[in-house]
Order: sequence, then C-alpha cells, then structure tokens
Amino acid sequence: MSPRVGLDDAVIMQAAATIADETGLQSVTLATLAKQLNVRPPSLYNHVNGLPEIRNKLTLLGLQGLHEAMQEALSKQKQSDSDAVPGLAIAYAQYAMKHPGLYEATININTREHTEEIQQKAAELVELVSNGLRPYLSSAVEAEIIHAVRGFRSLLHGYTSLILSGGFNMAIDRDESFRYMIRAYIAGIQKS
Amino acid sequence: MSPRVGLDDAVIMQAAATIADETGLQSVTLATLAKQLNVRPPSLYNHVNGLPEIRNKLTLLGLQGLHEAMQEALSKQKQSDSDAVPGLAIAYAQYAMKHPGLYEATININTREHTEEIQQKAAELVELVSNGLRPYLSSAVEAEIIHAVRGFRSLLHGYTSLILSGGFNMAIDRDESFRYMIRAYIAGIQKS
DNA sequence: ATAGTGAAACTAATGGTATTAGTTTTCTGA
DNA sequence: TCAGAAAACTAATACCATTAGTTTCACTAT
Repeated sequence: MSPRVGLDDAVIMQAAATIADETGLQSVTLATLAKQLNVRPPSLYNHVNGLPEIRNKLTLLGLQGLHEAMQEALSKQKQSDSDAVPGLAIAYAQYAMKHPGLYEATININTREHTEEIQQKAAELVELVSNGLRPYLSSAVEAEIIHAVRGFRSLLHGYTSLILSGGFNMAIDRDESFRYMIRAYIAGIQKS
Repeated sequence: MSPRVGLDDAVIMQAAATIADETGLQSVTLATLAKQLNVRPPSLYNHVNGLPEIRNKLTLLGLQGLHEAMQEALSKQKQSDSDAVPGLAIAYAQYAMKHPGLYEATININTREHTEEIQQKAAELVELVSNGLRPYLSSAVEAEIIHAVRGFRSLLHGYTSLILSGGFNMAIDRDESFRYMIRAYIAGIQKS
C-alpha cells in the first residue's frame, strides 16, 4: 500500500517547477503536486514543510536560473565587452518566457517571508547587472550606478511581467519593442 | 435576524478596495469581505456574482484610478506641453503607492477573463500615454510610437511592481532613481 | 391598515484546499 | 534477522467558495 515511491525533495521541486511553468504558479498546490507524483497530499510533508516552503524554493530556483542564464550570456560575448548589456537583457527575457512560472515566483516575494538564501541570490543578480552596466556609465559615482541598475531592472521586469500578464497584444513585434527600449535606455544613461 | 444591512454593489466594492489596499489583494475573499460588512458570505451573492467578478471590478477600479491620476497630472501642467511625461510618470507611481491593492489588480489579468470594459479602459490608458509621449519623438512612425509607449509602460510598471514587492531596499533614494530612469529613457527615445 | 410580493438576508450542505495527528508499512543497517 | 527510522497512509480539523432552499423584511397596491 505504500510501495515507497522514490519521493525526494529534488523530485518534488522538479515537479513543482514543471507545474508552475506549464499551468501557472497559482496551480502549484499540494493537491496537484500529490496527484502528479502519485501520492496523497500528506505524504509530501515527509519531504517538504508545506506550501510556503515550496513557494520559497521555487523563488530560489527562478533566481538561480535567471542568474545562470545571464552569466552564460555574459561569458559568450566576452570579446565585445562594452556591448554586453543587450545580451544580458535578451537572456533575461528569454529565460522568463521559457520559465514563466519560475519567473513569476521570482517576483511575488511581497507577501512571503524570504530566506537568507533568496536575499543572497537576489544580491548576486544585482551585482551581475551592476558589473555589466558599469562600462556604459561615464560617472563612476556609486549612486548613479545604482540608479542605472534599478532602471534597467525595472525595464526588464516591467516588459516581461506585462508580456506574461497578457499585455502588448497589438500587431507590432514585441521583440522589436524590447530591443528598442533597451537601446533607448542605454543611450539615455550614456548621455548624462 | 436579518435587519437588512444597507448592502449594495458599491458598498461591497468600496470595502473590497480598502481591504485590497490595506492588507493585500490576495486577502480579498468572500470571508473577509463578509466579516467586514457584518454579513454571512452567501449574502454577498445577492449583489455580486462571485470572487472572480469582484476581482474584475477591482481591476476596473484600479484602471480608472490610474487613468484619472494621469489625466489630472496632464491638465495641471498644460503650459509646458513638452515636459508632460515626467509628470505622468510621477502620477502613475504615486497612485500605485497609494493604492497598492488596486494597482496589483490592474496587472494580474493573465489568469482571469477580462471584461470588455476593462479592455476599453486599458486602451484609454495606452492612448493617454501615447499622446503624452508623441511630442518627444522625432519620427511620427506609428510603430516607433508604440515601441516607445511599451518601453515607458515597462519602466513604470517594473519600477512600481518591484517597489511593491519589497525591492530597491538599498540606502539610495528610490524617488531619485525613478527620476533618473525616466530622464534617461526620455533622453534615449529622443536621440534616435 | 394590511396582504402580497420580491429582494435580501439567513442556514445547511458540498466539495475543494492545507495541515496535523496518529497509524501502518517498508526498507535498511547492525 | 530484526528493530527502528523513514515514508507512505487514513482520518480529522479548519478554512475557503459556492449552491440550494428557507425565512424575514420592506415596500406597494389595494
């Protein structure tokens, strides 16, 4: 009756990530998860602490994925150092489109308690963007770099978030809009 | 036993908006709403069709509020016409900070069905931003205007969304970052 | 004034959710 | 081999939204 399904924290989170990306973050419940894994909901508590913990782990997975995607984009174009930022931006957006559920988990941190681990990973991401953006700025004043990074993140997140929410449906190419706004923003921060 | 509380669609939505702004959109439930209004949950169905409808109405309220706030910002500075956009941006952000719940309702349209009314109001908002942005653009090509509007909305939504999610906590003034990014973006779209 | 009607409240019940407690089964290592 | 820990289970509790069916109130027309 309990033939020891090979359940495991990693297996559970993999299933949760798949559900999140395929049918939306809000449909990651203990019920759907248990059904997917051929197990009764309470059994999941042997491996995981409850739904909030699962959500936190999804957030961490999303941040890690985003970080890896951008890191990879950076290393692939090390030659043309000053042109790294559009690559970063595209990597960010592509990851979000490929993993909408994990990306969504990355953002809605407001209501939840966030782990130390999550804080850490988020800071790494800021650091990465920061380094990518620095060559574009004439001033090396730390405050200006922070303003520039915040703006860049706002642009990236706003675009992806609006797309994932069903926005930008007019018959104009979204990718082109994305390239346009990145180009404009970069030009803008260089000017001042 | 049923002393005819003066319940009403408007009263219900007012309570829902308050709950949304004060304790988060996710805590707008029929249970909290009924408790707030001193009524049992099923009674609400005499006035409202269910939770999805309440959410849609909150979305509409948010869009209307946003539209009014930006419209007002426009009319208050009609003199310096070419400098309207920073005012629009500030009005947008201020409304979102003042009404975080309604603002959130404005965005998470993805999972829900949206009414014709909502589509309409959203289009009006785009139109308003579009008109505000037009004087800044050298080219009057419609596609470029759309790109510019999308970028502007992305920047606005990204900034407010990240703030509301608890981001941008470093000891650097957020308002200044906001002014920086708006200034940079405007400079960027003028350049090309 | 009062009877009747429709609206607005109610109670009760259903089915979904997370979570806890307590129990059984299975695997493993001594 | 067997004893204990780990991993599944069932049962129960406490929420939630929603529907059905019932009662009560307020108004309107006689």
